[in-house]
Amino acid sequence: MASRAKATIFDIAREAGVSKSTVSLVLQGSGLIRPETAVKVRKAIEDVGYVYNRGAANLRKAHSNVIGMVINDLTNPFFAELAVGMERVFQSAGIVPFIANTAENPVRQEEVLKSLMEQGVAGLIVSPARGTTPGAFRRLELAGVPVVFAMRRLPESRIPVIAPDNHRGAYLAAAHLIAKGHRRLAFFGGTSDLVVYQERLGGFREACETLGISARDVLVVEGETNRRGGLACLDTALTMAEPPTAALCFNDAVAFGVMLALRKRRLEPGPDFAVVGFDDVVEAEHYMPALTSVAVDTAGLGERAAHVMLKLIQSRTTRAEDHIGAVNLVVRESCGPDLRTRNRPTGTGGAA
Amino acid sequence: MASRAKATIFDIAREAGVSKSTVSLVLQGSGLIRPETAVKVRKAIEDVGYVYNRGAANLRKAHSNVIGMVINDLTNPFFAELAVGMERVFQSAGIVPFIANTAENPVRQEEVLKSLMEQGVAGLIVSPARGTTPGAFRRLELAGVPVVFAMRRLPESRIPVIAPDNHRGAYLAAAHLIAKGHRRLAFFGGTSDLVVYQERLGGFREACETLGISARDVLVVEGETNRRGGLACLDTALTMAEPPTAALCFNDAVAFGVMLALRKRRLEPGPDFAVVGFDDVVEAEHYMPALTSVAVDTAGLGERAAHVMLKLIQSRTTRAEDHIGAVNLVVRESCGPDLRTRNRPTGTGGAA
DNA sequence: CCTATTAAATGGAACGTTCCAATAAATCAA
DNA sequence: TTGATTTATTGGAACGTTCCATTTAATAGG
Repeated sequence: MASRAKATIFDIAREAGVSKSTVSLVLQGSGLIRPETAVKVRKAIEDVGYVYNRGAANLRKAHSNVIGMVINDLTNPFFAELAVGMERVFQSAGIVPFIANTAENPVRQEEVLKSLMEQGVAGLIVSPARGTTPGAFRRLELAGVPVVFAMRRLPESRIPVIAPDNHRGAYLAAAHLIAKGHRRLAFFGGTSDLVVYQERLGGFREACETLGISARDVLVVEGETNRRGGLACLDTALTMAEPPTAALCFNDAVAFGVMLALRKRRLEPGPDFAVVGFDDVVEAEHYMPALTSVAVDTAGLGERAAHVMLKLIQSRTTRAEDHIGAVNLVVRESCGPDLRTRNRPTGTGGAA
Repeated sequence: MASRAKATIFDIAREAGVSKSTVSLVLQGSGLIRPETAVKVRKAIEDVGYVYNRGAANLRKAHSNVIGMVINDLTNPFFAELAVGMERVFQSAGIVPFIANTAENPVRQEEVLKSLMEQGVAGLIVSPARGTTPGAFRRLELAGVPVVFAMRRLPESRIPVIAPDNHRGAYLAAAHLIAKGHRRLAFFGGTSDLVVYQERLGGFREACETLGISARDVLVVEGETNRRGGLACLDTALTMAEPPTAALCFNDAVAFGVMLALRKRRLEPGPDFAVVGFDDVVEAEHYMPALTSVAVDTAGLGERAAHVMLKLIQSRTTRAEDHIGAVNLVVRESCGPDLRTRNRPTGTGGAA
């Protein structure tokens, strides 16, 4: 029912016996209108079944209250956690963030970005897809739309970044592995076109050098940043003449894939091959065996990113500082016991 | 650089030496303009760094190309899979769907819906939050916005629904458990205010009755529809005098929680207590033990929902048919061997 | 009671697009 | 050449808001 054509402030005005301007003022909660008038108008708004047309409003106001979140892999629970953190702070600011998925596809990302710009977003929080070209965010900058990178960054961009301390996280993880007695280490998953990859691999390498692992005992296998990538990495690693005995994975998804591949070969993750992940998604704790991983406080980073965005919007400035979040290694079971104290055989083996 | 104020079609017109109307026509890909003119205009568009203002356009056109997807729990990987299916079909229709999370909170859902309406969405695909009041979608209907429910529905609403055959899925699962020799069964998780819950529980109950399980041997424990809920359900179940030996869980997340709780008590999911899930998320296959679950072709349902939405938008009709997706039980390891023949290991084929 | 001040309400122009009706230019039929 | 037809292009009004400059009403000061 309710009139075919949608109601406008004029309809409200007529219904309430005031002018359209008065209605507009009420809509904006202006203190200039007499309380009784406001009540009358608000009643009319209900009666005619009015829905505010933000598009029309933005035409004059020039800045919307829509914030977009562009994510490279919705399937990775990590990003859901990030989103949850962001939503928490946006909600209390009365903003509903819209999420769009690029599925790690730069072309799709281009479309998504374009669509969001046309929609007139006030700001964008982005985890760029792999292979994003440097110019992809030029338009955004030109249009003066505030952008914040979360988790990932682009090589030589001036856009502020919210990310964990990747270098340190990887260092800690590698040091842990080495302390456990491992001497041939691998780094699994990710591709060198990601800055994050460089950082994590860098930390890994530094730990190896500092702690006396020679370069030819470290193996680096690139791959997809998901479970499938992990499977592939382990397979190629085990074809080596002297395969590694432990691996730091680019992220938890890769780690899960590695553990899966081990199981397929009837190897026990931990005792037979140590694996540590990165991100510490909630699943990590619940896997069998529980995954040792670098915790990055995902939701916290989401909140931080949202705050930076809010500030960027309010102060109308383009520049904000990067924020590097603290990390810590959560040791669980996926690295098994120390290699040196390894007298006791483990279930699968057969002996005894 | 590029002029502080954003470029409009007038700027393009001036640059290209044509009228604004011509520019508009080019923008819409009209065949009425001379090719050379089109080229000239397109160049100007590039030169001035133009970004289309969809809000302004919608003011006249009255129908946008934005489709919203409102989801009750972004954290559940199930919904990510659903979203992926939808995106596949929307992408080929040149539409970018926006996802918003309600976190199972009706109040938040209200805000999200309001925001999307104000944005002028062309349609909404919704998995309603638990405890949604019947009137929550009234406004949408009044405004004539096409809505499709995915996975969940509301009690007495006329809105089309895309969902799996919950009754049958639950029946199959319960029958499987009974065939394995279980005599005291439980249904874990979910709450009776969800229609889906009624359907699944209904199928479960029907199987029990039909296959000779007496009503006092079936235990129903309500709970959250996530991992935490599963933990809680198992705990209360095991305090019973004669606890069940198997459970059908409302969904996979609950099932994972149950398996976790079993592990905590040093019980082995499968041999010690059989558990089957619902939805068959990708993780189900990779858990230890791999989870037996009711597969619902999630991505397929997402595609279907998207198609229905597209049709609804194009035909401007309000009414569309429901779609009930086929289900099938994927048997893995989480139900252990048959209770009766419990000595023999489970080699698949056996006789050559 | 008149004027100055404050409080409330209002009309009109603008925002950036689309679409219709109208014009201008090119082509054709006779 | 003229008029009819087709092909390209164009100006103006409209869409639903906001905001500024005014007007009108109410209140206070003398």
